[in-house]
Amino acid sequence: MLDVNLGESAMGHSQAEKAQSRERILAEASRQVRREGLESVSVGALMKSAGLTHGGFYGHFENRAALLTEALQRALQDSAARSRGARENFGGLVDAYLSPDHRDSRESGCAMAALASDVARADDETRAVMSRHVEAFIANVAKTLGGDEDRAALAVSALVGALTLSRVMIDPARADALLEAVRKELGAL
Amino acid sequence: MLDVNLGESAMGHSQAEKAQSRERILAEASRQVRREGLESVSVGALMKSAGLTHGGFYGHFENRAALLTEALQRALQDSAARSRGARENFGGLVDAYLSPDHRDSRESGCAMAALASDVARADDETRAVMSRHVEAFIANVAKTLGGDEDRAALAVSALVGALTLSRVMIDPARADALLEAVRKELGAL
DNA sequence: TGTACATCAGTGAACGCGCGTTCACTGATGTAC
DNA sequence: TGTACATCAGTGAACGCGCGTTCACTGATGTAC
Repeated sequence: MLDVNLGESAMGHSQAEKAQSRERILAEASRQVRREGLESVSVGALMKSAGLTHGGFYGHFENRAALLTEALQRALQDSAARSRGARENFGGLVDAYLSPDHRDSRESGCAMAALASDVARADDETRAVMSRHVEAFIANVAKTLGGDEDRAALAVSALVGALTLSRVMIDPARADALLEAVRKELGAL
Repeated sequence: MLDVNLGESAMGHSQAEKAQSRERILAEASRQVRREGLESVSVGALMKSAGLTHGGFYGHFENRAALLTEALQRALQDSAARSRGARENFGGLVDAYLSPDHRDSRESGCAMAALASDVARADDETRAVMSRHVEAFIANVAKTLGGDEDRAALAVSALVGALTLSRVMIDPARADALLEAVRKELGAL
């Protein structure tokens, strides 16, 4: 729930404010899909948390499905930006990706780990969006591994798998141990 | 949609038939959660595909949430049984798990890969159910790797991650290539 | 610069729909005698 | 073994609810003169 203060007037009417509204809706949706899944987003609740009412939604997006595609795209871009700093350094990427901190911040973390199972059963357009990011992630990791694409495929699979499984595990010590084990093994590659 | 032929009488009334009905509901739910996700199951559609009407559901399960917990449990058991044959042989497990055939049969395949993202954001009871299976899977793989638990954690993470990402990828050739790369890398461990 | 007006961002009531759940009922099962 | 009856598996109408979407409306914005 954002508490947006627009001052005297309760409603924004300018074109600049419309762009800001769209941005708020999309940013909130990008976080929500990672926190609770693609299907968890309801138009009414989303607009409310963007400080608007449900009816205005259709001035920004054609329908709910179109919003979800854009939100997934945004979520993937956000999380790709987060790991961009670690591009040169495989060990650093592994340590950051498999940190307890990343595991515990789903809504701002890697959208591939948060949504891979969901997208695996989604429509072709949605799968295509994430496909591009999977390939880009593998290609980037390959660069830090002397161009070894196969090794990069293993590393990315293990990163995504370990983060997701660590989020499943209910015993915090075992969840941490899984991350640490995979960090150690990947670091030794 | 099952087309169950009960012969002359359209409805089963015996205790044995009730047990069979419950079994059909659960088996169908176990497949459906893997095919379309935990949240995809609706009581009405599930009962219809079990050859019954929606009202009878509550004679078998307390409510929808209880059914989902049992369905997840069943799905995990089913898929664990499938990989039981490969327990002694790490290479064989890797080849079977990362086969295009396994990727293309979500509804009868590994429930961890099909539902990890979903369960990561589910309630504690649901996470606890899958947690046990994650730990058991790692322990079983460790046995085939001379007791190396860390290496087993890497292998299981990579298996689950690679299968899920392969299901995301929309280009069949690249999806196959991902599986093959990870098969090769894990086989060399 | 000031005024008159068209535009359009956002509101909120209303819609049809599918959902989970309840319940009075039907009729076969299975048991007591 | 046969009969009378309690049990209970399954049916289907009904419920309240939240959903996505539509639309007539409000009032600030921004532009033509």
